[in-house]
Amino acid sequence: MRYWLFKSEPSTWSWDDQVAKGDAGEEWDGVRNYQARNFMREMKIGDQGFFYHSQSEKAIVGTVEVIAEAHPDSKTDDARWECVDIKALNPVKTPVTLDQIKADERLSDMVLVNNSRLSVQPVTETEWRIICDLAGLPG
DNA sequence: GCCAACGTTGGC
DNA sequence: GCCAACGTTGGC
Repeated sequence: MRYWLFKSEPSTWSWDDQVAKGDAGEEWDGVRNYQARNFMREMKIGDQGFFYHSQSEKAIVGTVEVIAEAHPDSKTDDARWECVDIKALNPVKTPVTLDQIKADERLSDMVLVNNSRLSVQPVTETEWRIICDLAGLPG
């Protein structure tokens, strides 16, 4: 199993929106970037990810699980763009902020730190465990 | 609200 | 196939 990070502007699609979809989950649509799309193509059902709020909040606020592998993005006719479906798994006890992540040298190689614009990113197992710990999650 | 960074587009 | 122009993202 692999780990990922999904970034969203809370004003567009927030953690609460994701939670409201329950176990049915929702397409992670709207990705128009090849790198991000390619990562989604690598995802398998059961992979887990962090849900990150960009913009005003800049913090990891929950975890999600991949429930459908890459398929065409229903929001566009452009066959290039695909997406996976994800469902909310656990809310964090404590949001893990970008500042915290930047301040932790164990996390200095995270894509979030080094390529902040990439909206879908891989997370290593080590990073996953560290952040789960910071977030108060069993991980 | 600004601006830097970056990715995509389109003209050549 | 290159590269300038442009648009978007996201941190500050």
